[in-house]
Amino acid sequence: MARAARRRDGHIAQERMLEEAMAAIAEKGLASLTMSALAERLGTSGGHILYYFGSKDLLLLEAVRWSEAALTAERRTLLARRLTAERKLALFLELYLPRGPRDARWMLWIELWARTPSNEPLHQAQEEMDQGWQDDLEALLAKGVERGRFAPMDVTARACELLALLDGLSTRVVLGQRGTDRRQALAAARSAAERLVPRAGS
Amino acid sequence: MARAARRRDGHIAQERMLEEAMAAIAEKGLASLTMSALAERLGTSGGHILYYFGSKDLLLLEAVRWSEAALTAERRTLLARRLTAERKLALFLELYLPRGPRDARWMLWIELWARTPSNEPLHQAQEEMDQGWQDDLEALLAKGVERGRFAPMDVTARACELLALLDGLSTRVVLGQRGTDRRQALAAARSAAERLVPRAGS
Amino acid sequence: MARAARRRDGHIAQERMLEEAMAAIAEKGLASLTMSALAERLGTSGGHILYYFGSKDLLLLEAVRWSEAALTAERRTLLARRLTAERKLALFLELYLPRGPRDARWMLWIELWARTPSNEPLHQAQEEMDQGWQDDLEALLAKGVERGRFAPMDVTARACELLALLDGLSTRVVLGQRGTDRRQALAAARSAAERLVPRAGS
Amino acid sequence: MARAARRRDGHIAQERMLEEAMAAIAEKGLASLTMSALAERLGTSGGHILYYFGSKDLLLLEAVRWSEAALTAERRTLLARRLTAERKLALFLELYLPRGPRDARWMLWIELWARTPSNEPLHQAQEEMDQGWQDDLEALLAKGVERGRFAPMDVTARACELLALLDGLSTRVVLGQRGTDRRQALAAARSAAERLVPRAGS
DNA sequence: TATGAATGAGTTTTCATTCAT
DNA sequence: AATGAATGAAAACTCATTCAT
Repeated sequence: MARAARRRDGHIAQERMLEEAMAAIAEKGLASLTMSALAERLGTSGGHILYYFGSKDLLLLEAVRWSEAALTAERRTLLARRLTAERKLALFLELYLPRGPRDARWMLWIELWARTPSNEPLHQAQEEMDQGWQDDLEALLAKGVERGRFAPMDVTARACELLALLDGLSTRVVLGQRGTDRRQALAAARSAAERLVPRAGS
Repeated sequence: MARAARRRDGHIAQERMLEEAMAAIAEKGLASLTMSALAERLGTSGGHILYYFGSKDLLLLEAVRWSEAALTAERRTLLARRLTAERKLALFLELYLPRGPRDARWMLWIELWARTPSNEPLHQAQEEMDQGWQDDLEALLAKGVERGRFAPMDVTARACELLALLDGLSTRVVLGQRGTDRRQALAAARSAAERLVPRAGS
Repeated sequence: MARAARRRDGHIAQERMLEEAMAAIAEKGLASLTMSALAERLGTSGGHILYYFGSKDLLLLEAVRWSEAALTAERRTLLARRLTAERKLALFLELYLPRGPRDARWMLWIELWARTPSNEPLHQAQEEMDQGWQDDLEALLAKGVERGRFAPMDVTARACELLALLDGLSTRVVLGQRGTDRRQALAAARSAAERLVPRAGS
Repeated sequence: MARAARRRDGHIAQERMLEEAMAAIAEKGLASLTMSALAERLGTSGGHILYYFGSKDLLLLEAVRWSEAALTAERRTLLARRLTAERKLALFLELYLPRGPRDARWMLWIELWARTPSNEPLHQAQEEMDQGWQDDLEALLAKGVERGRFAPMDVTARACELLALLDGLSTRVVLGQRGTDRRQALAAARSAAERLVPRAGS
């Protein structure tokens, strides 16, 4: 029991670390996320974080996975809901786009893009997560076609285009470019989605 | 005269530095671009580079501007050519997308995205350059509409969508994601462009 | 009773720890002997080892003593045997020299030499053990003289010289220098011993 | 000129570093020779030492070579002198043995023995230096035989035995064992040398 | 202009040790 | 008796930047 409790504490601690790491990255960027700065935020020691994660790289990798895990669950829930394909697609867009400027998940992603070419495990993780979004979007579109909501299409190509568009819009929102905020990005995404994925019979 | 010559040499040297910096970033990433490594590539001393650029941040900023300048010129030339709007748009897409994986210009951009939030001058520069592409694409589209090649549209919105899409595709190509290469990205860009920017009368 | 049993277990455990510590040092050197690495080898926790030994230094000290204890016993046995002095001396040489390259006992000694100047307890222990060898060798030689096997000599000086020679040869064997192996070292030791400790009447 | 001067300064600095490193090792042992401690002794920064030597390991290696270089020169000089072989051998012993307890060169050697098994460049260096002493001692003995000063012998074997003996005695002197000081060690070395390397006709 | 020696703050990482359970 | 989470003080090493020449 005591053991389990401690273990659980450990897990809680681990999650708190990831959470705080994400917050710190969102606030100041990955470059200035030092182990000791993070330790201070957590009221613990740098050694302790390494004790859990082994290295900074591994901590990063865990943070990415953890940050994506919650969203993956939401995405799965969304796909399972009884909604029209159009509605699902709209919700998908909302789910994908950042909540606002400096959205922690997206800040992390952007930092990661820069590290991906020289960090194979990271690259791997990224591919997997990307594939998850791609697969689910394809499934969503395919079902829409099947149900006669969308006109027949090359779902793989359309999904790829849509996701690329969403990535581009997300970057803008997160980096606060040209005042593109979430609302505008969402509008752009919807408008583009309607053109890229036309409804059946339109 | 000797002084002027040296000045000119200086300029040449400065450009060589930027060129070499870009190449180094493309090869190994910004993280491993150290002043002394760059100095060695150039056969000079770290102190000398700083002598010209003042700081690493400023060197970076110059590299970005320099990398973009050539392309801006090409873009202007393209816009001035006597071509149909459709053709121009197609060439615009080709110009925007990376030449291939690890394209130096794009590697730099991606590294920069991560630094933009904490580096105001960089942010500024980025906005300006983005605006350049946006303005020119809007002009291209507007002319196409005016000439009756494209159906009437909200050019600002369409340009924004197209550029976001291109950014997303570029990221994929540069980072070698899911085996998206330039050819595939170009195809995707064209296909999406046709949907986002329909021809007149279609 | 249960307590006593556990005590005994404790002792057994303690010995296993020392044994494993020696093995680890022989394999990878003292520098890479970390408490947790040792703990893992033993299937226990780092805290537990410290619980027994108090500190790493003390563990080391115990390891040295333990490693020497067995040999001391063998040495005593050897001295007590009914053999000619020449034979005893030959066996003494065999006992002293390392079994082969990376001989655990000798690896430990060599590592310790480097720590001896800054670690008084260690220094003390070393002196005692050295004295043990010196005393017994002196006794062996004295008896040989007494029995008329060896020519009269300054036993202290000869013992000192012999032990110094053996130390030097041992170092070579353990560190694998110039391909000096146990067999060669033994031959050298014997040849030198015959010169340093001439037989009576020769 | 300025350049040469600076270079020369650099060299001086480098040598001062090695000298100070040796002194520090002699005083407190290699274990407590930290880069920053050494930097403080030198009134410079840790970064600067690394700037010269690249890494702590390399600094160590340089220190060893530097420490041995002076002695090698002395040894060569000795061999070239017009002296009887007996006299040369006596001087050889004096040269080899440590000047006193905590003799810097020997402290370094002893520390190195412990690091040699896991540090190939160090091992290499050690073998070379050992070979130097062995070769020269063999030459010395061979010449003594040739000149009829020493009785015929297996010079390689005798040299090896003598050097092993000297190593063992040196360890004792440096570590201050059983109060063996340089004088006593020298006496022991001489006495053993006479037995191991008998004069011709004796 | 150009150099490169010198700096030193800052980084990750390691590890013996403590202590609540 | 035993655990292992937590600590935190080092450690080696990096690198942009400065500055005398």
